[in-house]
Amino acid sequence: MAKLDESLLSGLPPFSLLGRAQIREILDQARTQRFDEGAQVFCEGMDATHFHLLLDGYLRVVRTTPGGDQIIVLHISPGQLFGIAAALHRDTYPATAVTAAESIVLTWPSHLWEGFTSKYDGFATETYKTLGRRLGQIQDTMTEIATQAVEQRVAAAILRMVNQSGRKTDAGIEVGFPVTRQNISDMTGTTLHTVSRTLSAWEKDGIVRSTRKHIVVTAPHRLVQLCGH
DNA sequence: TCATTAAGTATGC
DNA sequence: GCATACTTAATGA
Repeated sequence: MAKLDESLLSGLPPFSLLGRAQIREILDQARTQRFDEGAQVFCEGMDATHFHLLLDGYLRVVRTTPGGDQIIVLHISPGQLFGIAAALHRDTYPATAVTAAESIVLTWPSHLWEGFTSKYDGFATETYKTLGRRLGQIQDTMTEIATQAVEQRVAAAILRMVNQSGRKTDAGIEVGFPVTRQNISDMTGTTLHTVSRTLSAWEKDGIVRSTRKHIVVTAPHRLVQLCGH
């Protein structure tokens, strides 16, 4: 594989304070991997041998309940570190990471983590910020599931995806990776049938337009109204 | 209000 | 043409 350019990392928060030489150093210790849509980068319970950064694509972080159904905990966007709770404390991964779209991932052995946090300025603090944001987001979702009606939860989930990955189209703003009704039900604690009915109703109301695995939000303000924030 | 069952259509490799 | 994605109606907790 060809050498990666320093510019790939230079803009990203964990590395923003670093010079070219340091970024070169970090890149030279990384392995690059491409994953097809739907592939697992690591699996819940596996030995946490590596930590990762998503260069391109999108990931779902998934936990499987004892009952066997899966819930989508959060999504990872390009430029974000993941599989890092492992590098901090745990010896196994607490969740499974599945690619939502074809993805490029940088990977480092976990034993480098200590050195990264002590050696590279800003790396540790930015990582804590990321973890804090994710924890906050998970808590928001938990609160929604406990207190909000299904329609509001689905609205919030779609808004979250759009905020994280939205791309403009002529019709509106589109979720930047493939999503199924089933995926949305796994984020909101409902069934794919209810999600399907909800989206159909919104489509009639002109709030969204959707085709298989693609959702375009045509009236974002109305979705915001629906979830009541 | 929503899950479940069931029975269908649409879509894309 | 088959698996997967999606839709809709009916029923009942």
